[in-house]
Amino acid sequence: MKPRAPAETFWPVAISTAAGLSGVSAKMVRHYESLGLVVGVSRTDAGYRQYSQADVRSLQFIKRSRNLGFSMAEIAELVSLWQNRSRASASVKRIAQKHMDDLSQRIAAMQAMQRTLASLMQHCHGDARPDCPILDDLAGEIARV
Amino acid sequence: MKPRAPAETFWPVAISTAAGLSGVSAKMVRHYESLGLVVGVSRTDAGYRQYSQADVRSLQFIKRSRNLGFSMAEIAELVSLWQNRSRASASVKRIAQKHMDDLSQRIAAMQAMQRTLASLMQHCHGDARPDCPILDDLAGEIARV
DNA sequence: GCTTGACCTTCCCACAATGGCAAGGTTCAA
DNA sequence: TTGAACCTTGCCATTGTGGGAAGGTCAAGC
Repeated sequence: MKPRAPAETFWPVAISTAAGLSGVSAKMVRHYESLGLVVGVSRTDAGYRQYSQADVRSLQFIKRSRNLGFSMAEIAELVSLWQNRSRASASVKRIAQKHMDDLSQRIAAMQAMQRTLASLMQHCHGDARPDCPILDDLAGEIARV
Repeated sequence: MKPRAPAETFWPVAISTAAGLSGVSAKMVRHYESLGLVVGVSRTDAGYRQYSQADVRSLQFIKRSRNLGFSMAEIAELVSLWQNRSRASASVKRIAQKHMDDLSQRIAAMQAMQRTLASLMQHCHGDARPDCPILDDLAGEIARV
């Protein structure tokens, strides 16, 4: 987030400015457009993309959603709901809840890995000697201590 | 893990049997070989891979390592240490510790997402009405409650 | 012996999200 | 006019896994 917005910004802006204002790389800005997450971006006669304030807000929306870990598919849904004034907030909440559950599951899986790793590491001397309970366990040698 | 080992297994075995015994798909067995994680697998005259018990144990080692979340690069190191009788257990422990730290970091990031999501969801009615604090927040409207 | 089905081989493509690079066009200021 | 800085599209790489095609092999049944 280096390129802070100047005191006054003249609209529309080029892709690098839109990228700077949204915290999304120019590369990703184009990618999101190719995914249909940002539509209707206008072009100059030379084919340069021109971003309106609304476009930049869309990019910021995507950026914040990414920061919360939503997948591109989920963000596509969220953007769609965002732009649909007759949405039901339940639809949004359902997506958020599913993502929460997903995070819980992934966190639990990683914590289980950590527990196993911790108990293995506990018994490993971690010195110059070759014998290592971690390797023994990975090798399936059920040499329980 | 459907294909349990029959009471007696005749060695060497074909790839699908090695896959079944290790819990790795045949596809991945070939992939691991291409990565150099499993070396020296013999072939029949017709070019079919033949897996010895030691080969299958290597695959099981990789599988268990994957289950603990190690990356392929880390597994390559672990396999190398496993097969090096003059290794120092400290080398193994260092890799495990690095992975633990990595997991901690990823878990913390996901938990932070969960916290934010939870606070947003708390204020969302989740009914048929369109107003939704989740979308408001993603849109950058700092409508704090 | 021949067919059939199950297996094996290699090779290419796809995913998600991101970065990098290359070849070429545009803009603007010196 | 030239050069820097920007823009364009397009391709490749990543990580780990799966899918599928095109073709070879093998064993069992007839």
